[in-house]
Amino acid sequence: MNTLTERQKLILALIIRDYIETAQPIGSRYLVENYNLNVSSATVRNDMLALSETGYLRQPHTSAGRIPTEDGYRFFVRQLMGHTELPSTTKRTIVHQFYQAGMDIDRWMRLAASVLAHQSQAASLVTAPRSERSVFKHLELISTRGRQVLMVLVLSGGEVNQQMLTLAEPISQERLSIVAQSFNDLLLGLDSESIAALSVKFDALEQDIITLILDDLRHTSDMLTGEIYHDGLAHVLTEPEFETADIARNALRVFEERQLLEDLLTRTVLSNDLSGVQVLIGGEGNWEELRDFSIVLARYGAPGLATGTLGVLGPIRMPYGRTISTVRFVASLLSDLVEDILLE
Amino acid sequence: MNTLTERQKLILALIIRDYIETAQPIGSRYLVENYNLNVSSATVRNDMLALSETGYLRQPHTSAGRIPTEDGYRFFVRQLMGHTELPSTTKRTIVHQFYQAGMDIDRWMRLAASVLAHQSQAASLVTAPRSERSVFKHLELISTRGRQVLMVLVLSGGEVNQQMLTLAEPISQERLSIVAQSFNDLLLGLDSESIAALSVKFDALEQDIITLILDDLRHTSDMLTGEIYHDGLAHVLTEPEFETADIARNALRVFEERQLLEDLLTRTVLSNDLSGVQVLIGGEGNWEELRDFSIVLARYGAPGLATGTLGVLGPIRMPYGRTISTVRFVASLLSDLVEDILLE
DNA sequence: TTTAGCACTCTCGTATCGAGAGTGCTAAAA
DNA sequence: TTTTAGCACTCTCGATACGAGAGTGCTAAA
Repeated sequence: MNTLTERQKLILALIIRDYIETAQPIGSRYLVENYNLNVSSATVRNDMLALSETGYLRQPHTSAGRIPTEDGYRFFVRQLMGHTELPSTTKRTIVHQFYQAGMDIDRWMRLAASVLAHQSQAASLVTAPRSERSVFKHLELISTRGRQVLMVLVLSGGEVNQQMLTLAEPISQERLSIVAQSFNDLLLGLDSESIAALSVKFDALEQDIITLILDDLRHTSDMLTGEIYHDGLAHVLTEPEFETADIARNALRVFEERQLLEDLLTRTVLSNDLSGVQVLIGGEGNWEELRDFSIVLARYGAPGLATGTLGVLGPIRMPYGRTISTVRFVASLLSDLVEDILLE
Repeated sequence: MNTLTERQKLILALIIRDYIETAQPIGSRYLVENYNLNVSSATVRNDMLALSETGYLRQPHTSAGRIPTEDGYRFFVRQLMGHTELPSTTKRTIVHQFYQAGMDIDRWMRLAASVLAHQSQAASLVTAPRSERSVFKHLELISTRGRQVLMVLVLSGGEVNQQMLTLAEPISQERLSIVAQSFNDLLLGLDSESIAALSVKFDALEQDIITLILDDLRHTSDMLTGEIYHDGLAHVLTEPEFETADIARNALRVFEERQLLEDLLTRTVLSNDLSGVQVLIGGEGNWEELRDFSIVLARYGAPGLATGTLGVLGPIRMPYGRTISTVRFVASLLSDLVEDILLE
């Protein structure tokens, strides 16, 4: 009953594609004149009516053309769109840029954000790769000044955390090094649970350090830490749907609400590990703040070792084909780079 | 000849203050009705004419009220405004927030950005403190995987840089530690020049490491590295002068052009070390990109040891009094915190 | 099932108009 | 010399009206 004829699917696809480009409601006459549908506008109108009844199209007002609903976009992305690839010249350009950036992760992240923003003409988000399951690798204690000690903790995957620590009384660098060395021997390769389960007697200092280590190990595994790179915020303002200052402001707020971003980047992406690109249209009921936006997300990295997330945020009327293929390509490129750096 | 009477200064100040609040051109009648100037509107009109001739006021069109010119704002900020302080309850609240944030520099930075943005209702910028003159403190070499080695370099002031290093052939952690230790003995307390001047023979590995260390030392002293924290971008869109999408887009672009920000944060602030707050109105001829914005900047930290920069970007029609006092206060607060952490 | 034809609806750009606000100037008053 | 009252003039802004244009839904015929 609710199933669409082939022609209806075609019309839906055409309307969505055109609407994405023009941001104008699409009318029946326009369609028959621009594509050889071999039917009259009246027939198209009938199909459009049907598509409105299934909830894929709507009219901004009586006697305007049709525009897609959120459901329409979802149906389009999942069933109609098909697979698109970035042009291979574009791919080569991107690869070249990363090649030129050397081995600097910070620059990779910025470049990824820039490429995503530029290719999709929307705002982009990238987080650096971090270990999936953090394991102790190396500890350094370095006295900086007075009773302040800098604790540098290296986790598996080359992640480095640093923290300041104030001692009850000054301790020489020499003694600190000995303490660090004993921890290095004791804890190498252990994760937070194993460390917590250790039944060794510690003195006060050692106990403090252990607590910090545990904190770090746990934090890094379930929280997003470090900079969230972004680029292309300005693109957001060029879209006509963001002319209303209110909506545009919401978009910016999303980018500065760390909590929300963390939720988004961790929660969504965990559901669907490395298999592909996720598309979130209009918040999908779960994120009120994203009601007016669509997000295309992917995870990248070396599964089990270190992964990061990247994505693009734009209007619901987003060029999904291009955006998805860009996100997919950059994610796979970064995955290769990260694997290279990890596996030598 | 070009000097203003007291009444003209008063009128200029009143117009600027009111215009900052209302964003509406101010007329002569409005002024006499709202402030007891004890003169008629015609007199005020004469003074306004004089102020227009000196270039401090202008009319958006014939027969509208007056609005300040950029020069008007500059004169106001430098000569008319006087010193303002944040209310002491506000100060206490801010201090309390920092107190609750613990000793975490990352959180300080975010909090500073948030406080600045919130208090001034504009967009804020903060960079973490970094050493003025970098001195070698400690080196660690940690083998991660295969021929990849993580090099952790600690500089004076507790700054930590990390870098990946690919060896020609695998080397055991044990031997790496020995190499690191010898560097630690040799280089402690030296800056880049002293290290470059060393006349010790190094093998290939050691030479590579020295080069990286020098790079790091030099980079950290003349470049801005690391995250630039920001907050309150959304505020930018609430100002009526940013209704034009074009101008608002420029504002966002400023925040994503790292190069520009670095220029701004380093160049401007070096001219005037820690003495006070700098106000840049409408780009002051030097920054085309900032034509439509004003920036209030200050440097904070422990002079000679480690300093950072913070500031606020908003429309030229900015509440300078409040913004300047906020920037000044947060800068001095952060300075105290940084000194505490450095000097124990 | 498709099509032609037609009446109907709604938006959008343009033109017009009057109210309101503010100025600049002149001539008188202080 | 400075201040003031008065007045003509200019410009913006909101409201209103109106017609062109686009697109629809429906009916009846192919």
